[in-house]
Order: sequence, then structure tokens, then C-alpha cells
Amino acid sequence: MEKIQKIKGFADILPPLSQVYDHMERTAKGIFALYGYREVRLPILERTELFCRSIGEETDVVQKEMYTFPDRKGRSLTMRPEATAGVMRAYIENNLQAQEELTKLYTAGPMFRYERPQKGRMRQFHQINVEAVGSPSPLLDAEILFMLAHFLQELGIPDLNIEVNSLGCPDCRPSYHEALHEYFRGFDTGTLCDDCLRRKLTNPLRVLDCKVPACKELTKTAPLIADYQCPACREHFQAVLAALDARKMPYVLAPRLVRGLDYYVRTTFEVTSGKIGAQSSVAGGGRYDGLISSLGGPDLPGVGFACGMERLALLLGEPEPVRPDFHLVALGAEALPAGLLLAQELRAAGLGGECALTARSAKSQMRLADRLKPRYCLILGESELASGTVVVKNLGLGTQETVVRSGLATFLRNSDNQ
RNA sequence: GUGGCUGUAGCUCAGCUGGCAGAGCACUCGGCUGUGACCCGGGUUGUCGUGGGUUCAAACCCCAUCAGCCACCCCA
Repeated sequence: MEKIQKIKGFADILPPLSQVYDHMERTAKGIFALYGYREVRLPILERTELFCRSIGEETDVVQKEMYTFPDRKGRSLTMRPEATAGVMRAYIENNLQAQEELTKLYTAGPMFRYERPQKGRMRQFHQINVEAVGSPSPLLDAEILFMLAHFLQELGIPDLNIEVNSLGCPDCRPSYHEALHEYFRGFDTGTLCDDCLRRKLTNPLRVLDCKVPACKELTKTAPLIADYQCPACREHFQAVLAALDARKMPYVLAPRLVRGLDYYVRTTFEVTSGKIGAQSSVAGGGRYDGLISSLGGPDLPGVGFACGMERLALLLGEPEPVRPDFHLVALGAEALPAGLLLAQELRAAGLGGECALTARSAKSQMRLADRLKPRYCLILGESELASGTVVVKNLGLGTQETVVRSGLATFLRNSDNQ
């Protein structure tokens, strides 16, 4: 029979890597709880229109990266390419604004984008996502950045760069776009790279982010967003930075930082690492004040970020294997079922480990025990069955002693052999 | 969507100008009636990614296709 293989860009997350994912989610849960965030679990499939309206019709994500298909009744569905849209849909649909003034939510799970896979980029990837809805305060922007930094620090990831920018708002951004347009108009073939010639028309902000030296040189004298922001946006951004400074949080101002999702306004940020290849962005987010009303909800502001779990996993490395408390070696036909009963007693007492299930030589069972690195190897044979004892062997030290069965759980629990 | 590199044992990889499919690790059995690691000896493991083509003969050359990796692009 022909084997069926997984879809391109999709991955099986097996042990021990699955432990890393579990660790990330547990750490997130613990840290986020300190800030008042609660978990939501939302559908992976949504109506296509949700993403067109939130992410933006003209973005790359919507234009060429979505898994979109009709259901059995011909309605267009899309596998979520990001989490914020779905969280906002759920917020509106469940009238969460009626429950509390500020709603703090987080979620973790798979996202789907049809892109060419490479290091740190899969078609099914996983994000931890945080959203805070209901407050326009710049202090909330700062708090969410504190929380993101706190989370990454708790995971123990060094050498991350936190970049911060303000994109302005619908009131002031058009004038900046206009200015950029004006600035780039003069540059033609030979001055800007081919990509930027396209970008200066579609998304002039992206030209500022180009890595080609010639383009970089030109952008040095390009107009700055800061000079075009309205007083309200300027004040907001200054308040965010003041809060970050007061806590002495390390960050860099990135006036060229652009986001590929249309809903972002004012504060935006990105966390990058130089150690994981070209896809260096580990987390990214910002404020999205007009998003909820554009989806038919109340006119409430929001802030959030997404954290890429595959990229975090690249930085975390292999986890320590968990050491079982015991491994039980059973010698002889009668010792096998007796060994299972004994193992079950120990598990009931909160001790973890495995026992032999099939009759094999002492040598092969001991070899297996050695691989599993249990705190103790327990040996149960005919003579131990007869005397109601168990041989307890410390594989690290090579020492062993005979312990009465009734006292075994206590003996194992009190031992300091880790 | 574009470009480059790569697919050979469970894993890591050799395999020359086309001529019997290899090594190390792992696994397994034994040396040691019921004691692991270290040591010694034996043993198992393959549609050479897949499908075509060239050839007396293809893991090797050609075409196609699938998958992986890296980069562009884009983003977490």
C-alpha cells in the first residue's frame, strides 16, 4: 500500500518537541494570569469575509495566503490566518462589552497561511495571542509590552530586540502617505529596486523597510511619520514611551517598522531575534482602535500581540527529559502480573514509572531501565515474591537494597535521589 | 509565486568516470541460570523519494513529479 504523507508545510509535533509547546503555553498562562488575562478557545474556521474586512482586502495575507474554500452549501470559509479577527468576532457576538469595561483575553492554537515553507515559517503554525479590548489608555499599550517582555524573560530567551513605532491614525496617516508618495515619485528605475518601484505605489511604507542598500540610502532623507502625526497620536505615543522609560524597559524606536495587517493604528511593536534565520520576528502587535466597529461592533479600542510558537521553539532548544520515579523489572512468569499490581500501588501513591509487560531476560529489561533513567530500578522476582520484598537499585550509584513491599512507596518518596 | 541546494537502513551519512547496496550509531541475541552502562562476539533492518526515459547494465546520466532545507517575498 502506498503511504499517505502529510501536507507540505504541515508538521507533526512529536515528543520531545511537544513538551516545548506545552511549556510555552503553561508559561504564558501563568504570566498572563498575573495581568488579568483569561483564556478563550475559538473556531479555526470562520467566514472569509471576517478576514477580508479586518486584515484588509489589499494585504498579502488576504490576497494570496489564505486557505479559502466553499462549504457544502457554497459559503466561503477560511481557515484563520491570524487570531485577532476571530477574537473580535467572538467579542462582538457574545456582547462582552456588557460584562466589563476592559476585556483581557488570550488564546493559543494553529493558524494557516499558504506560503512557501522555510525556517520559522510553516503553512500551519502556532501562535499565542493576546487581546485587550476597551481602553484607549497608552498605559495599556505599555502594560501589554511589559507583559510580553515578562513572558519572554520567563521563558529565558536572551538577546531579543524590541522595536516600537507609531503608525498614526486615520486622521493623520493619509497626509503622511501623501508625503511619502511625493517623496518617492522622483525616484525611478535605477534608483529604487524593482520591489520598491512596485511598493511605492501599493504600500509606500514598505519601501522604508527595504534591505537593498540603494533604497536604504534614499529612505534616510524620506519624511518621518513622527513629523506628520496629529497632536493626539503624538501625545499617545509619548505617554507609551514615558511608561516604558519609567520601568527602564529596553527598546529601540523603529520609525521604519511597518505591519502587514491593515487594522493597526498608533502603537505598533515587534520582537525580533538574530538567531533564527530570515524569519526573525518572534512576536508582533499593536493597537487596533477602529477594528471592532468596522466588524459591526461597538466603537471600542483594542491592543494585542501575537507570538510565533515555532520561532520561540527554535530559541528554546531541547527540553530536559522527565525522569520517572521507578522502572520495574519483573523476572519470571508470576512476577509479571504481580509487577503490574505493584506499579499500580505506586502510581496510586503518586509515583510515576513503568513495569515490564512481557517476559524478557533480566539483561534486556535492565538495559531498558538504564535508557529510561528512572530514579530507581525495582526488581521483582520469585524470591522477592516469596518474601514480600522488592530489590531497589540505584542505577546511578550501582547500589541496591531489599525493601519490604509495604514500605516501598514511602521509601521511594523520602529518598532524595533525583 | 521565484531562485538555489538536498532525498540511500530507525538516525547521521559514504557510495569515484554508470558494473553485486555500504559504514557508524541504534536495535537484538549471546559472553554473564536473576542485574544496566564499559568491553568482546554474532544477528536483523533497504521499492536507493516516486514515475518515466537513455543504456547490455542506473543510487549515479536525462525528463517529470512529490517532499525537505535555505533564501526572496511576506509575516508570528
